Amino acid sequence: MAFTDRSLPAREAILRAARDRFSADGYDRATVRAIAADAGIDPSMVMRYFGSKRQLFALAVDFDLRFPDLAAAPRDQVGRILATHLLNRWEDDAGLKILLRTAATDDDAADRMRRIFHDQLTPMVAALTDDPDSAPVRAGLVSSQALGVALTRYVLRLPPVVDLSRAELIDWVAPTLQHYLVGQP
Amino acid sequence: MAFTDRSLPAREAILRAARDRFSADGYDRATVRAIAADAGIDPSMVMRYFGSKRQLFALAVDFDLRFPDLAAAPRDQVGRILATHLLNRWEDDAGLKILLRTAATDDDAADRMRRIFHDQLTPMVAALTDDPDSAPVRAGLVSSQALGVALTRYVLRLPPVVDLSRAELIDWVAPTLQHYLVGQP
DNA sequence: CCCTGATGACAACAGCCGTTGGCATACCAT
DNA sequence: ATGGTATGCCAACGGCTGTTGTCATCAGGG
Repeated sequence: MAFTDRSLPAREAILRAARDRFSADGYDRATVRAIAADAGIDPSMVMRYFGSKRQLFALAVDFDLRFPDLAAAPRDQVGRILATHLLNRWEDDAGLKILLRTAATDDDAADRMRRIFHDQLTPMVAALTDDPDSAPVRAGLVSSQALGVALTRYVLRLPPVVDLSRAELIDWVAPTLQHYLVGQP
Repeated sequence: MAFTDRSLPAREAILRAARDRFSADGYDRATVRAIAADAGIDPSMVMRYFGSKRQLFALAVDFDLRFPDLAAAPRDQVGRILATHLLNRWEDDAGLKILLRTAATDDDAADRMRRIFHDQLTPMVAALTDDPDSAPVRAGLVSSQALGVALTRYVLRLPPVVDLSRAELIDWVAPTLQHYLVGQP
C-alpha cells in the first residue's frame, strides 16, 4: 500500500509531534499515544505510516552535522569557526537534542551518535592536521567538549551555562577546540 | 515497622543490584522486577525496604564529589589536579554514571545533577579565583568539559575517548580545565 | 457512475510495569 | 514455651504500553 498526497499533512504532523516529544521526553517516555494526540491523529495511523515506534524515531533523528570546510580557513581561527558552527547547528536542528537525550539510555541511539561523530568529524579533523594518526583522538576530544556543552546547556540546563550568551560561550570554548584540533597535549 | 540486622544482607543485595541495573539501563528500563531478580529477592521486598522505585533510586545515586582543596595547590597545577581527581572519582563511584545516564531524560535526576555541581563545584572555584563573580560561569564551563568526558568515555563510549589511557586523557584535558578555572576568555 | 484502494476512528489485544495485600515461616524477647 | 513481629513468597490489582484488526468513509481513475 502506497501513501498519497492526501495523507501528507498527517504524516508531517506526526513527524513534527514526534520530534517535539522525543526531544522533550526522550525515547522511552515519549509514547506513541502522546505523539498521536499532539498531532491530532489516531495512534494506529502512526503505525500505518511509520511501521513502528523505532522506525519513527529513526526518521525523527535523521540529520547531518554539515561541517564547514575548515581546511580552507585560517589555521588560528578553526576553533572559533567550529564552535560557532556547532552552536548554530545545535540550536536549529532538534534531531541533535533528541539523539543526545536518547543516546544516554538507548544503545541504538548511542551507536548512531558514535557513527555520526566518527564519519563526519574525524575526516574533517584529518584534513586539518599534518599528523593524520592523531585525527581520531582529536576528534574524540572535540566531541567530548562539544557534547559536554550541548549536554549542560540544552539537556541538563545548568544555569551558568544556559545564561551565557552565544558570544561569551564561543569566546570560552573556542580556545579549547583550537587546542584539541591543532594544538599539542 | 523497623528493620533488623537479619534483613541487612537482603537490603544490601538490592542496593547493589539497583546500582548495577540503573547504571547499565537507566532509570526507566531498570525495572524493579529485574533488580529484585538480580538480588535473588522478591519484588515486593524492594517496596517494603525502600518504599518505592524512586526512593530506591535516590539512595542508589547518593554520593559526593569530594573535591580536594585546590586553593592550597600550586596555581599552575589546579587543572591537572582537578582532571585527575574527577577521573578517579568517576571510575570508582557508580553513582555518577547512574545519575548521568538518567539525568538526560529524568528531571529529578537532572535537578540533582544541577545541585551537585552548583553546591560542590562553584564554592571550590570561588575560593580559587580573585574574581568571585566569575565563579559560577567558570564552574559551569568546568562542568561542561567534565561531563563531556564522562559522557563520551563512560556512557556513549566513543572509541577514541575510551582508548585513551588515563594519563593521555589527563594531559589533554588538564589545560582546558586550567583555562576555565583561572584563565581569561 | 462505479469500484478500487487509501484514510481515519474505535476498540481490543497481550505484555509489561509499579505497587499492594495476604499468608505462611522463622526469629527474638519475655 | 509463647506471643509478637520481621521476613519472604505468591498472587493479584489497575494502568499504561506498542501494536493489530475491523469497519465505515471518502477520493480518484476507468
